[in-house]
Amino acid sequence: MVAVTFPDGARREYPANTTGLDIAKGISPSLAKRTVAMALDGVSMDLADPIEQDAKIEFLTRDDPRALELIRHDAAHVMAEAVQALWPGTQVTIGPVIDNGFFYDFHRNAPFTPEDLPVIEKKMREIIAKDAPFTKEVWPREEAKRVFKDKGETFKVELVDAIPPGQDLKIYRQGEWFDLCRGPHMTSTGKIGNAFKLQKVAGAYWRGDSNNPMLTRIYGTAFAKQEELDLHLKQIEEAEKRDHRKLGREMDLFHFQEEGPGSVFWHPNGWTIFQEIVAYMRRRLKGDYREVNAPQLLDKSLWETSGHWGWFRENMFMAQSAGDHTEDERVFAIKPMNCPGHVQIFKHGLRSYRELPLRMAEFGVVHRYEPSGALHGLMRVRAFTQDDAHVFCTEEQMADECLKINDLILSTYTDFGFEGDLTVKLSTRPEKRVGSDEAWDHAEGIMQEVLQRIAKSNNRIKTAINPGEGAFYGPKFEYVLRDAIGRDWQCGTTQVDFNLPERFEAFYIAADGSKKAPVMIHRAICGSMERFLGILLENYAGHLPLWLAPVQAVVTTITSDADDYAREIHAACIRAGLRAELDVRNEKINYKVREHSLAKVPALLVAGKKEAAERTVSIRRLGSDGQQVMPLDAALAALANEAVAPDLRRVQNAA
RNA sequence: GCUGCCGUAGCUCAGUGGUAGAGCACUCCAUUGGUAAUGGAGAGGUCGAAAGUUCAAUCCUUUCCGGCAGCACCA
Repeated sequence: MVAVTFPDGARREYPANTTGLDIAKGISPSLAKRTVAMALDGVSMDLADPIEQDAKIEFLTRDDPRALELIRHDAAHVMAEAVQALWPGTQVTIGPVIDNGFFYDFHRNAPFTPEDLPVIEKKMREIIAKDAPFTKEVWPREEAKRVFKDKGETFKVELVDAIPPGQDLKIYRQGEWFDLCRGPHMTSTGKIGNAFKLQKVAGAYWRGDSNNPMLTRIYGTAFAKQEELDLHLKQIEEAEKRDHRKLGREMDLFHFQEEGPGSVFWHPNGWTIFQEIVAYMRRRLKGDYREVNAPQLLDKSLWETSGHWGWFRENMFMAQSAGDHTEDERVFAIKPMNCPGHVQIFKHGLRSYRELPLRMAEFGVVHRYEPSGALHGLMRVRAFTQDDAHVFCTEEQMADECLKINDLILSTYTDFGFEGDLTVKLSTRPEKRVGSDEAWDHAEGIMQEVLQRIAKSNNRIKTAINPGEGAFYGPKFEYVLRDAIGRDWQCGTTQVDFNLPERFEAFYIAADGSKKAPVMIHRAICGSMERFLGILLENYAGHLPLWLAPVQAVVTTITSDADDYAREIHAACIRAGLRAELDVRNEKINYKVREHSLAKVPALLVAGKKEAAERTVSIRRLGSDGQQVMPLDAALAALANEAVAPDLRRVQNAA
């Protein structure tokens, strides 16, 4: 006998191997009918699974949040059946549930096209309508291999081989069709419902390895209810609307063109935002950091010493004299990182322990040859500006420096309006690395301790470990912020480096007169300024806070009678330190409002005859329909106050 | 880099084996209007590049360049 505890706390005994379905039926046929799966002690299972030991049971309906995964997984199976029915000879591989849906990878000579998707969807609806039960069988390993081999499913044979010995090989059937799968599944295909959609086709490497053949992947999503699916599709649309590449065009911020793949042409508006961010960072560095600038082009030998030529070469640009008749054959690399340059500055002259920690910052432009397929607007470029810094310190100072950096990173994100969850991930030693295991043990140990202190210091912070994701020269923290629509972005990083100073034989004179290698901490807050700007744009959907907006106000007129007054307002805006433009074009006010609204100008200062007579201004704020008439002086004072950067406001408030 | 799709005016996109079209933007003219598109006229393109097939290529083929989605990568 097994004892089963129900959600209401009731406990009943059943003969061993009674199934969940038996129990549900025993309670009521309607319960059995609407139950799609069960959870035993919180673990989702097939409803038809026998209950082998005492457990808490829950019957999952379609509406249970835990059933969503099952709906999607079942949909993936049905999609695979549909595809094989439509295109016999297509091999199936794997089809897992992912964050917002599911996919299934197929092997087929001709890839799928988007036009195939509605056809597959139609077939899926037919299969779902048949409502065939999902049934599970456990097959002997050899039989499974033979069956799949006979069917020509060579990828499945590989999957069977990959299942650790001793584990059951489960086969799920739905009508005629079956698939190797670890389950669980719902009771029948009809439970999937019709709130699903196939979204896109894409290539994907077999087992995620770029050495393997490429399969065709079909992505889809499914929900319990049509309204949920509609909402989800709507959200995707919304996210597309705030695509920074689109906003960049609309707001006239930047552009890309063929001759400079992955390199940004910054327009005046975009560069204004960029410089505003840099100015903010500079203010935050004041007092602690010294800003430097290291060469863009350095001899290859320096990169050999640093290890980049060995480890990073694929991502580096090389440069030589372009002259036809030059005898100078020297090979230079365009810097992909600032650190070797900073070590040279550290090394110039004798350093004393008294100078440590020595914090060296640079808004350095680095170039990296990123794979063409990785390029993506401002988010992934080949030339970008890092808000980079290197802290040279003693080992004893290291933990404190990491914490100090942590404070700077957190407050910076808050100032830029990222107030949601933050994750700090510790990335540990990668396979390709320099330095001894002892050095790595040591560095990771310290980082681990710091991570715990960071976690305790602030309840916004979640922590995680990324095994094997560290830099080739040392472990690192990665700071991941969450934007307004819930997407995570890795921006800041703190990396501990015991290697580079040693490679360059950098040292300082310690208190006892001996030479010691400093510890080097690499640190970035925004990471890439270009990317950070892109993230900001998407976070705010282009509606930047006033202090970041490239054009903070446009002064415009109802009729040309007010032109002179508008000029006066504009001049007053400039005096008040606002980035303001004047628009006295002979256009209707509707037209001008529309145009500046589309350009995401935060404040529109409108002057007509009435305003000119009363020395007021009609203010229309981006995103609101109405307007407010205010005395000019008061309006400008309010705007100027709003435009104060958050860090400067802190200073003001403290005074 | 890989797979698929795409590349026509500044932007968004039609279109055809016989060297091109719309809307918006731009220029000019008229219009002086109260908060998301005033009307008219004009100008604007080696149809991504090169080679090939063809009497003829923007259209078909190949290669290259660039973009998009996903995968891989993000040291």
